[in-house]
Amino acid sequence: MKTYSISEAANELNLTAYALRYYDKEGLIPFVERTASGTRRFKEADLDALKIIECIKSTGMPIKEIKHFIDWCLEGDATLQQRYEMFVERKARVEAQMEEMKKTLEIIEHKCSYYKTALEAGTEDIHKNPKLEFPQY
Amino acid sequence: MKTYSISEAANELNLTAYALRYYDKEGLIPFVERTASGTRRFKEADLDALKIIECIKSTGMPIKEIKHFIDWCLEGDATLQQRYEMFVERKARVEAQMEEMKKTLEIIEHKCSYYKTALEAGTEDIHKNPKLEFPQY
DNA sequence: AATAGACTTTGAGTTAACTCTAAGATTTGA
DNA sequence: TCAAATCTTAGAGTTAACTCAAAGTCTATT
Repeated sequence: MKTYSISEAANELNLTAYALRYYDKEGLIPFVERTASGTRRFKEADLDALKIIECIKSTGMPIKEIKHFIDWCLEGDATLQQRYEMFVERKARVEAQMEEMKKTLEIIEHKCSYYKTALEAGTEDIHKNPKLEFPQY
Repeated sequence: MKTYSISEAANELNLTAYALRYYDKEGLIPFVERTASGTRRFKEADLDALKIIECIKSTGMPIKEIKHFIDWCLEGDATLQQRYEMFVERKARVEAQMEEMKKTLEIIEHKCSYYKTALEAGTEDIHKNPKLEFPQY
């Protein structure tokens, strides 16, 4: 069965070896096994688990909270409810973030056309409302 | 013309007065005027500018880079090109983030149904592949 | 068998973005 | 008018998530 050294694993996951050791220190990857002399050996399943961790992290969950999830996983079926609720909550969070991002995109697009027009005119003045004494950026 | 004290402005923007002072220290809001004795008075236009700053910030741009944009604004029409390019770049960034978020959402949704099924069965074992010796979380 | 390179841990350093404290000045409301 | 609340600055403290350095051990290749 193929395994990966810490820097190979880091490479696969687009992380650094430092970051993986930090995750280990924080208790995110208790499942990663070691050789007799203490070197970490990452299995494919470990990389898959780390991909899930990265996914959860990208939703904005801090590492300390992700650790709770890992602890639940280690506790087994007794924590299925908590884990389910966590993902339901993450889903809501991501959906809200996407809504926010849509609004952000609209504003940014508006600014793109604002500056495109200004650039064509050679001056921002064409957008200036004489009633406003200050540029709106 | 209505103006706002720092804590009123903070309230309007869902920020803290500390954060606004920090923004000021970092040069993000050079346009905010002061009373003769030095108290900041925020105008409506200032709040609008801060909303744009928050919008740019939400795209992941660090405050030091946002300051460059503010500096360009102060320089006037000579920097229209840079500002245009910045927003075009921000647009691409947000679009990429939305794509990433879609993938994240799919994984999270998959986990939701994974745990829903497990919860109904009372055990995670129904998802276990006997070939895998480790849970995939 | 030797040596280069990768691994280990511990603990310190970094960075961003606030957040707060202290001490003092100003503003507001009874 | 006077106390309470709010404002000011300077600078220190906080937190998250790494990131690195040092000193030593292990592994892989000649």
